[in-house]
Amino acid sequence: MISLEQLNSYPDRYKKLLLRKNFNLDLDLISSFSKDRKELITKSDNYKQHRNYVSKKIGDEKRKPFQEEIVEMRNIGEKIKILDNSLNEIQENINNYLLTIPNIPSDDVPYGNDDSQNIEVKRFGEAQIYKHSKPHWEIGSDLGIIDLPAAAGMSGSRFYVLKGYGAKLQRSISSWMLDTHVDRHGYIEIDPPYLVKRETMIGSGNLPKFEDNLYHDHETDLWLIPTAEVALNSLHRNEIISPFMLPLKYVARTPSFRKEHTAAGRDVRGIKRVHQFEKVEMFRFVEKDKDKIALEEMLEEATYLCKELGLTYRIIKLCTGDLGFQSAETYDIEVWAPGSKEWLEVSSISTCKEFQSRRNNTRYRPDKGSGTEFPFTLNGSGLALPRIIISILENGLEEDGSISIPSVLVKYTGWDKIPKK
RNA sequence: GGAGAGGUGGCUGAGUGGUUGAAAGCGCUCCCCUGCUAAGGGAGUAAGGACUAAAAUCCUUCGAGGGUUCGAAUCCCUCCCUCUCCGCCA
Repeated sequence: MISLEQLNSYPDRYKKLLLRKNFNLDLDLISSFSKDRKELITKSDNYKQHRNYVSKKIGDEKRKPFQEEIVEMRNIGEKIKILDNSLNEIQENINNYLLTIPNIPSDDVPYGNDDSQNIEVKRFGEAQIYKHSKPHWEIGSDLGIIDLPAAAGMSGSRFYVLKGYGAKLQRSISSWMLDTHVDRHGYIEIDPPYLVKRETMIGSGNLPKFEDNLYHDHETDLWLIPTAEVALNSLHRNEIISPFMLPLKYVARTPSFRKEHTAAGRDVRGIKRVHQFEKVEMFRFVEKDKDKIALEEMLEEATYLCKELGLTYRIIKLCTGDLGFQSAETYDIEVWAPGSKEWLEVSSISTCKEFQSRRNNTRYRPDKGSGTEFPFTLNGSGLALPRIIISILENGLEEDGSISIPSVLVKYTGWDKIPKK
């Protein structure tokens, strides 16, 4: 969320910056809201001051109120109630509008309208296709490790069942990733709830704008997380983090639940785009303006995993028009899948600056005795499991039909090959 | 799901209608004193908001939301959460 104060101080600047993200800021709306809000506050506060004064006087003088005081105070009470009701309404309107405004892009994000203007900043390895390459849905079915028909039977399309070597592979990969983030990168492992409250979804920026993509239980108003980012972001909701505690680095492995309505008909085969998938997510709270280095570090941490797995990958810097709602700057990491013959996004690493902490009312105290600031938050997948599985299967496919498993995983799987059936 | 207890400032913990935004203790900050051993004294120490150049000042907030009252942390209602016991259950 962008602060109303900032918006009022630099309206034209925000208008311009938000246009880059294809958002047309309604400045008239904001200024009229702000004006009404201030007027109501001033009026209401004046009445309250008077009421407090009279009440206190009665108390100080240890007497019963005079009849005319009672009449006057009742009258004022009514006025205050009316003013406060209007104020609440305005406040809610302002807030509702502010919640729909996307984060503004960082200065060094390339300008562009859509994903065609994203920039590939780095490529590692070569995108090759072999004669024996096959898409993962064929491999998975041949080896009996991915059972799509069974998943469709019990849950419908866009679900997957992993069996035997497949299930163990997924479990091994997430364990390895978690261990790496904890041991090599210094993250604290978190195992959060997968169902969260509405406020939590608002805090991360998933609500109110992206309700369409979320699973929701109406009875309890609980929402299934579309990523662990949502939960990790709320770890310090309504809290003032003590001095010298930052940076805080969290990592969690959770399922991610997404309706994928907007992708209807796309990527329906296999396990590339599904309603429920495993993901390891990194999340950091850092001091104000200290997100730059953190972002680069997280990019390194995620690509390290790709490298260790022996995968070909490329790093994409998103242009302004393709940035996510809450993001100020984003790198995507895509791995090559020779059987599907495409690049698969396995990670998206973003700084949200103070956008989320403001929504969540998460603050920190930079120093003992100093005022509060909003920390900057960053999130990044590290990494999304199904697409990593796809890439491992399609890259590891041998001519004889077996799969070679990256050596870093053997400690977890207990085997270095998925044998041909 | 049933019965009971409770939710107060960074923490502990007072406070059942009127100088209580909140005693006291701890912690923390600054100052003073003292050179001898985790000593003493003093001052300060909530977050938001309105106004302001800044300050002063004012408003709000004692789990959340309503209500009663001239006036509520204190009374009433609803909800949420925590703890104990019972029931049920992985």
